Amino acid sequence: MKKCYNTTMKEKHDKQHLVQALLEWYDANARILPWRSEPTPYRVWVSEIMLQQTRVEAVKPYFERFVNALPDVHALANADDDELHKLWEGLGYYNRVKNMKKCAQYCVKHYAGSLPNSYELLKQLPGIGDYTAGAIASIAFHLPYPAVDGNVLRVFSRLLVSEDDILKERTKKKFQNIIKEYIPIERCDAFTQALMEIGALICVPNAMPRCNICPLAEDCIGYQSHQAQRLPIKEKKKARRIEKKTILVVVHQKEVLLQQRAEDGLLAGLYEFITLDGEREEEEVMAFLGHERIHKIIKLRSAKHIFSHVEWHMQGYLLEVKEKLDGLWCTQQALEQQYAIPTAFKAYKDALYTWWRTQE
DNA sequence: AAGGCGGGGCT
DNA sequence: AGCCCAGCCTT
Repeated sequence: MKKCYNTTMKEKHDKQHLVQALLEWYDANARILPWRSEPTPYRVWVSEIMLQQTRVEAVKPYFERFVNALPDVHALANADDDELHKLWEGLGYYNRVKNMKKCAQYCVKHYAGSLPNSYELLKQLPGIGDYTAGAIASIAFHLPYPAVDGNVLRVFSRLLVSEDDILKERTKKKFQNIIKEYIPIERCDAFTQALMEIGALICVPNAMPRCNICPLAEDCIGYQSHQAQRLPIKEKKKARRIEKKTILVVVHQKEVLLQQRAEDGLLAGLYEFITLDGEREEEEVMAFLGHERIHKIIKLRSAKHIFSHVEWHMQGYLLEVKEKLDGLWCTQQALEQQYAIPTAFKAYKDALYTWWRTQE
């Protein structure tokens, strides 16, 4: 049976009124966020990269630490890769920070260490797509470009009752063109942020939209026709695959054996404990390292880590070896200050610390 | 057009 | 257990 969403055609939607209501609400309700206090191009850029697919609350502590350690484009361009990974450790999508360094080096070479004051030029930089170029252009440079992220797609799907799949590229282009017509030239920075703020605080995902306190309800066709809640339209994502891994925490006195991951692919360039594909038995693990080298082996608890597209089911072993085999041996201090370990290994990092404590 | 790429918080 | 987040890049 097909549900009918026909409306009485008397819903109201007035661009000027909507924008005015949005900006008034934003002026009174905008959260105080670190990158809003001093919206220089560099700080806006750093914040926007960090905020890609990442919640505001997760970004806050990383942002402060990052801009303190690397206060400008030149500092970032000259930063060491291990230092960058350490500053990004736990934030995810590590390719973002690698692209930022490339970007910084390019800006030093071609733009005298500044970000370009142009949407088109911004978009040519690595890691800056339609959304981020629009966000930097509007927020940092006060240029009238739309910044269409997940929040904005959701808000406008509901405002206009759009049945388009918001995951489609075509839908994003369509909304970019629509939203251009709403941008108040003199306040394009506030407009960009206000739309996302409404999306984050009022027109929320994963829950009932708070239409009762929404300043846009008067101009929201979705609200007026009681369809806000069922929108936006999104195709379902495919299921994740499962990969089994065996994690070897190899220790000798107060040091642990690490290895660096490949420069491409998942968690590229970060450090990890010795990781084997598949689920390995204790006997197999001992043979891998050489029985004669092993002083002690302890089976650790199994652990699971969920990435976007894959799920790791891990079994860990702690192995105390009689002497150091070849490889990157690392003290607790180096582990904390130098080498970035992805969160996936947290359970085994915890086990390592427990082991070290028992050795004191 | 589709899939790779983190991690966490919410329902 | 799934959904989604101030998305972008490669294939």
